[in-house]
Amino acid sequence: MRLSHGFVPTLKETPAEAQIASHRLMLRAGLVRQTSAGIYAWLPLGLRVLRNIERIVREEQDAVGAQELLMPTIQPAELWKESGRYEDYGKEMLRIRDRHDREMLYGPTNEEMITDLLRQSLKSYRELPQILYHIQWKFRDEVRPRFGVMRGREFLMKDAYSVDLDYAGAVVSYRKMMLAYMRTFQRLGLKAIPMVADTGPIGGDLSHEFIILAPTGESQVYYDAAFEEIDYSSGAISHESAEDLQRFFEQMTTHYAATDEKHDPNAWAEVATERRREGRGIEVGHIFYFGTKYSAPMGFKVAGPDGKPVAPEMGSYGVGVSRLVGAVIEASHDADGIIWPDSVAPFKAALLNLKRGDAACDRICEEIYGKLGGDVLYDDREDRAGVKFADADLMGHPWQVVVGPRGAAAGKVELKRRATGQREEVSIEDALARIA
RNA sequence: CGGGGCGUGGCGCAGCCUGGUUAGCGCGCGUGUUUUGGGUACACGAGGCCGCCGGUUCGAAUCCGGCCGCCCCGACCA
Repeated sequence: MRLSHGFVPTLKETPAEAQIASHRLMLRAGLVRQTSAGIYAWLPLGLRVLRNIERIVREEQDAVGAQELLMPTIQPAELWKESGRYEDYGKEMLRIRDRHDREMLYGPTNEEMITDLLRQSLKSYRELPQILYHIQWKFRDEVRPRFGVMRGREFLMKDAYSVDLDYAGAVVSYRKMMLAYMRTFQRLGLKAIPMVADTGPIGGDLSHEFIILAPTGESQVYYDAAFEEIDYSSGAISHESAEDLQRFFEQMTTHYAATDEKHDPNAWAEVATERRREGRGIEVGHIFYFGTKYSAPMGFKVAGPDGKPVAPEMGSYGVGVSRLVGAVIEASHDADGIIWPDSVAPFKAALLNLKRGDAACDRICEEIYGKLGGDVLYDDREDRAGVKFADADLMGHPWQVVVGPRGAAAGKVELKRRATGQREEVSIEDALARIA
């Protein structure tokens, strides 16, 4: 993208409404614009980041055998009346009537809908297990949206639903999702820790919140440093091996980890002092097993091995995709702007032409731009060098290729790594090789 | 949902208390000169029915009433 004709409205000053770093930076770097309280338009740069995160989430879901589908945002109220949640959900649910005065709603989640879809077609235990997911916009009419995209009313969420014949199967599905989540967050450059969450009336121990560490997180968290040594990368654990999954799950759940509301000082005291870690955390995912909470009331049954109908055991698994954009920034920024991890950056590099009109600068920039094309944001604006440096730092591309008349004459460019601030003078070929 | 605050060019703000004729400042934007590796300097210029509706008054950004929007603290949430 050529910045001179790109729609990337950066701001020098911070809009008054933005309180936290990620919100400020998303507005300043031209990623999003608010259109109503808690509702945002994703501008080109922000959308690229959102798509990158979505892609990683999708790849890791697929990797453990989940299947993608896409359910609508608008749902009929009847389904929610069947589960009893139409009344329970309260004002957070955005209720709508169509022209025929039919009661509809903008989905805040999809348990009812997926259950309806599944009950229509799944008739035998032999078709189980199933894990289905979709990445779709949700709406929850929060009383008080805040923190920009981190706590909006409209948000993009990946929600998956597992269906198993029995509890043992549900446990396996649950562990697969936990594995997919850890890999997802790792690829996003985040340190995520699963922390035990409330199971409410369901009971048991199959509910975890995934908390990522960021100085501006909303809750205080405590965990054992042993988490940092667990290897759950692809290859280390097979999602098809129940034994691997069990070993992984035990590793993830035996060490101490809790948010402040579930913090147990006695258990904490048993963690070796040098392994105790504390910090602030942001919830970016939640997985839980809910048994037959929806299958039973909604009449979702399959024939069991003995031919008798059984309500399947289910679970649901959410990742706040749009929230993650903010969360990544919270976890990775400095006074000058965003520092994108390579995996989610809108562009791999910014190409700064410090002197437009200088034959050598123009030629080198065009050559690099021609080779990197869509992966680079070419700052070809007629601005001063300082403006370009500041905007590049603000937008946070992992690399900056600085082409100035000084080096250009000798065929050299300067390569700067945003995360470390390190710069070095290299040849065009080296710069291209390093970035690609 | 309780408590507080704010709506004035694209952004950040002043003016309002103590109504008065061309509504101001910084940034940004346009043109020209200048500068040329970390938001350059100067000049000229464009851009606002002062959130909306109603009221008081000779006169309302300013006073009064209602409405809408947005933000902050708390309770609640992926």
